[in-house]
Amino acid sequence: MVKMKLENFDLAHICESGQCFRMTQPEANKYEIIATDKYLRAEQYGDEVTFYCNEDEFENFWRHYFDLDTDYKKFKDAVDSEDEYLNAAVKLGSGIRILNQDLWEMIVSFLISQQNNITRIRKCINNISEKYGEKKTAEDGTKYYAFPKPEAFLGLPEDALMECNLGYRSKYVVRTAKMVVEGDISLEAIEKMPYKEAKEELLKLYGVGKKVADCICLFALHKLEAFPIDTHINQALNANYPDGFPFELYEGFEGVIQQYIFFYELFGK
DNA sequence: TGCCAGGCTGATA
DNA sequence: TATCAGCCTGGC
Repeated sequence: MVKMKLENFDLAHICESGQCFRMTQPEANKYEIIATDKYLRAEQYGDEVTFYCNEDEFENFWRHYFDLDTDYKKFKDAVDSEDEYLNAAVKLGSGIRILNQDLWEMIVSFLISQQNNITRIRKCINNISEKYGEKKTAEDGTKYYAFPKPEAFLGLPEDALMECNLGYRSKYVVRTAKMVVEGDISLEAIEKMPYKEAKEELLKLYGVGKKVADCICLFALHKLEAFPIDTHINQALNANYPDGFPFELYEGFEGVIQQYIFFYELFGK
């Protein structure tokens, strides 16, 4: 068990921010997170956070996963004091972090996310994990399913994942898995690329467009300069920044600002 | 019942 | 290069 005080860290906000579809809040202040093949329980009361894992696992995996070594105060302080909308967004979404998630898991998750809602995205991901992921048992005895590896989808008919309620997105996942396994695209290489190069490479994947590529860059590759523009963000920018959003003020961490805006659009009204 | 949800592909001009 | 229909499906 690892217990610590954390500033600018809020598991509830991270859970609701929609960047991680396998994080749930079964009851107040308690959370469960599955990332690739790992399982974690956590609790948060104010700034007191408890991670139910050993010190080694925390230091070697979860510290990085939750992006605990990044100073988010610096990002919040940089917000233009005269920008009322953005200040309100940052205030509401305080404690959001950009997680360091697995590249393959994010590719599939955001392929599934298109024209979809968060509740259904979670269900789809649970369905494919239960059907194609490895069954695991956590130290506390909890049974869970690891996120399926690309090899698990190899050889499937393109509509096979319709059974898991993916709908027309089934072929995107099956074909992308094939590209990855057969080496048409290298995830290891993408992990080493700068933002623009990585995005360009991701756009080669079937079903990955600009928005999905930016989400993958932000939530898996931690390219904080990626600024995914979806319908919510588009509406927010049009409504609040008719003369254009001042990207130049937030160079290098546009994606963090995007998350505050996204969260505010979903929960601030 | 009909519409829409964190877009993308492929056809068409 | 830009525009646009069509796409699975659950929830409201």
